[in-house]
Amino acid sequence: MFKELDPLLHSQLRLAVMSLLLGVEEADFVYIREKTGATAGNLSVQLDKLSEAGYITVEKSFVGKKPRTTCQITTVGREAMATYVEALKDYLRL
Amino acid sequence: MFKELDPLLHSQLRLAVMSLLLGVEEADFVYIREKTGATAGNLSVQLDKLSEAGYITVEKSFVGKKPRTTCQITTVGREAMATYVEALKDYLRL
DNA sequence: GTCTTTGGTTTATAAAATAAACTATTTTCT
DNA sequence: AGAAAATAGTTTATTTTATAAACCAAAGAC
Repeated sequence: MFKELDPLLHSQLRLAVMSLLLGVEEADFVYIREKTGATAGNLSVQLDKLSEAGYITVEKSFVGKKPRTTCQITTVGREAMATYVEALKDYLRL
Repeated sequence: MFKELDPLLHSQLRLAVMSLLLGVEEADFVYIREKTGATAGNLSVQLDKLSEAGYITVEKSFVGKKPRTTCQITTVGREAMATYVEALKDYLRL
């Protein structure tokens, strides 16, 4: 009746991150933090989780000596989102 | 950009319960447990939370000496669901 | 009569989310 | 120049949550 909701995606902040990344080629840490309103600590943790699951790639570079973290959604991530959205529809009666 | 997702509804089991109750006049504990696949313990806890929030009413009666727990969604619950669904759409790009 | 099933609740544990504290560099202000 | 604050994060600790395990009472099966 009700399908499992991917627990990695069923989280407000991680879902917001994935949603953002779906719409852009890539996004950096600061941009994501601003758009989601998350604290840096929370965001850092959640990005790690998405990255470990292979849903996003996280690249850490330096601009001069300032760190710069850029994220991109992966194909696996896109697929996971699509599956999640389909599953959710049952719950929302859409 | 991203609205808050009611944490009470943003939970797989509670969302399934609310979704079920949206579609029926009322439902009892056993029916909900079967449809959601939840364990009795988990369901008991989550029904209490929904009830304390005023999203559902829970009536405990006896049929002979067998307990019977029936649940109904409230107007507040319906409204909360509607708000939640609207908020989610931003995340899902629906 | 005791063993299992039904219909739950309560309590304990595991997993999450979040916040607070910290590091390193850079910029600003006086 | 030196102190203070801001930037860009990470790590660790705390709080919440979800879930499972243990338990209780009554009824039905053997």
